[in-house]
Amino acid sequence: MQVSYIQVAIPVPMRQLFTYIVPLTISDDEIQIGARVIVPFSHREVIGIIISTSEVCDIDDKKLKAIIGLVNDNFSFPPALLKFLLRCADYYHHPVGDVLQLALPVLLRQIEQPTIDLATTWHCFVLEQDSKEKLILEKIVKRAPKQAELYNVIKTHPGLTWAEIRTLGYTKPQLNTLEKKKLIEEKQQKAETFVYHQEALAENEKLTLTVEQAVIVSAVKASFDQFSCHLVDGVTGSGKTEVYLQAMEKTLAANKQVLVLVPEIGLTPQMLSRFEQRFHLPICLHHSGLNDKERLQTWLAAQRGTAAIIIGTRSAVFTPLHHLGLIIVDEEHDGSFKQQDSFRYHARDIAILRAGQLNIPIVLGSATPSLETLQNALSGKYQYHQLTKRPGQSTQAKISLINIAQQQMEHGLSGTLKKAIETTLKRGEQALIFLNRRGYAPAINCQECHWVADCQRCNKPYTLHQGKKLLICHHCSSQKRIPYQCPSCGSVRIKPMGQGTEQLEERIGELFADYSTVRIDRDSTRKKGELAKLLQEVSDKKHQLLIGTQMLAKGHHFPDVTLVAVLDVDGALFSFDFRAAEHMAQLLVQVAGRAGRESKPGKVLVQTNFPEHPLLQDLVNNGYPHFAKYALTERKQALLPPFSYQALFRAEANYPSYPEKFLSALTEFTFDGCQFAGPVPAAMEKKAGKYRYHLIVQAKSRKQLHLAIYQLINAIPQNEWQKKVRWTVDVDPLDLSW
DNA sequence: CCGCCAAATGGT
DNA sequence: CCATTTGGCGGG
Repeated sequence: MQVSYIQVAIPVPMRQLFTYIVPLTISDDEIQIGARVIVPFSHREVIGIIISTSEVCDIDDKKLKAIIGLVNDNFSFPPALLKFLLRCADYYHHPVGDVLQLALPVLLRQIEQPTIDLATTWHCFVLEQDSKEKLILEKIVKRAPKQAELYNVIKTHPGLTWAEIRTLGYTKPQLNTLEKKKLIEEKQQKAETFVYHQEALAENEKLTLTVEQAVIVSAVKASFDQFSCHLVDGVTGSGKTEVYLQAMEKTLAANKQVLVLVPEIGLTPQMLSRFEQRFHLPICLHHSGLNDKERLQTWLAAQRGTAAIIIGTRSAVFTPLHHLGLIIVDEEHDGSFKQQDSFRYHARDIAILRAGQLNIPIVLGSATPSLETLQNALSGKYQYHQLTKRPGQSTQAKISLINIAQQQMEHGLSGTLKKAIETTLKRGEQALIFLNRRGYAPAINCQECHWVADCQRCNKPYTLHQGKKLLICHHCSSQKRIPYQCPSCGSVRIKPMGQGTEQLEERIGELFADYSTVRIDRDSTRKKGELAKLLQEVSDKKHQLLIGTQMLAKGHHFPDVTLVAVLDVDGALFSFDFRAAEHMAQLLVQVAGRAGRESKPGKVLVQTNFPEHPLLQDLVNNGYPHFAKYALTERKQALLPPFSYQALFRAEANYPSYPEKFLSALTEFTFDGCQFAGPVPAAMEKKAGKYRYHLIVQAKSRKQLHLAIYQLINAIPQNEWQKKVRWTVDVDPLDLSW
């Protein structure tokens, strides 16, 4: 029988599919589930995805339109990926069309189809004799060491694309020069499935595993054709990457692909270079640093099976993979895995879901596992592997507290800390000072009448940026000139209140005038390449004092920094966000891992008014694993996640009463095993001119939570305030404060 | 999300 | 009074 109707997901934020008529000119077998189709949709043509087909339809035929055409390029969603994406849309209660749209490369979302040319890759010329190659190489090695280095990279790993070479830190001129010297050539990538071969594994690069490491590797290999989730819990330097690399061997040898997720783009180069040294197989990248064409090429290489390994950030979890055999999520605790707008998925969580659907193993790695993951590991849901020993001699920097309650403070520094910095500098070592507040001062006020310059759109103080001579709202980015006079009483005594990194840099510069200070935050590294430049200067020891925000906590290692100072952690101890302490602990441990080296162990000094706080004490005396278990008992008592499940309904409007009433109406319902908290104004009640309210639904089980969300969303069309507000649901919300 | 239409605003 | 902005609504 002829298929006459198809249900299509349209790229709009709507929770429904649309039915179209298939014209008789198109036969049954041309209609593929997951394929792209061009359809008319309210005054325009869009690309939709075929979700299902049917022979009957209860919608009035006059309302229906016919499809315009199918996109016949074989780049549709493979069935397994489509199934995964539909599950994700369902889990997060997010509109399907929006989810599918997000998983499709930009170039495939457009009506005008891109010319699909394969990526070009770089290879070495095969020279007749080794001697000739040596001769040329010797010449360039002295004058252009970078070129020689690049040549060797291409030689050991033929088939790199420009995107990968760029990520590894080489430039276009370096590549072009090698080509001009006829040492390398550009070739068209082959659209063939990769095949494992004898030279694929660089045996000589392999490190000897400790017993602990070997146990993990064999556990992952043992479950290589069935679902299993492994947590690798090990401090910095305990050799997690080596575990990943060896656990991958069996998968790759079976010609199956490996997907590696990292929290942010900055961590891809080091991952890529490690993987590229070990495996002489095609590796593709997927992150926000690629352009549309490069992303499409990665997508295709993954889908066709050309790529053996995909390394990418959050959204890489959606790449189609021809024959996926293993997923690795590095730094699984990192909040960057959770998308914080529109489709609020958590890449780690859905990676586990994907592994489950495909019946393959997944490995989560972290030195500071999230409490959710840790609980699953402790309860035996995941296989829990701890790496307690470090292969080398290195020791972790020790964290100590400085009680600042009774101390005289000088520009935010206690006397104890000041002395510690002096000693460090005198030894010729570097010190790193963390202050998580950009700008010169977090507010300005009038000394006479105490008026504070507030952003009218957010009702929060403006941050003073002295360098730019501007007041900037850190919540909505609005800017304002610095007033000369108080608009309230006319006084000219307007002064900054509190301290940000910009001011700290100034003060530290005065306090330690004999040493060079550098500030690294979003403001000082706005320009492209500026971060890399400043980091290079630090490693060249041009600066002895580093001042920075959270930005410095991830990825970068500073071997000559032996002192890390954290100026203010107290906010996290009494935060309204129940995860604040967990995040603080993860940050401190992460920071401790950044400093020092084998011969020069580092230390971390933390300033606090509450040195007796049990969580801080536990972290400092007993380390993260103990802290985490203690924090888990607290969560259990309070019935907070992971011992309950949450969803957050957010609503915003131009007036506070609308979102409040809208959410209140939702609380009229009751659901088994669920309770509501709220509605309450968001921690930032007014942001960018909108009033925002929150309603938390908390349930004893996942199943009950999803049933409640489902029914609440179904009831929204009848909600009388529905049209007045913009609302969203966030399943498993991470940040309840905004 | 996008574009339509109708109602509201507002300046002359 | 008409031109322009604003807000609600439908889309197969």
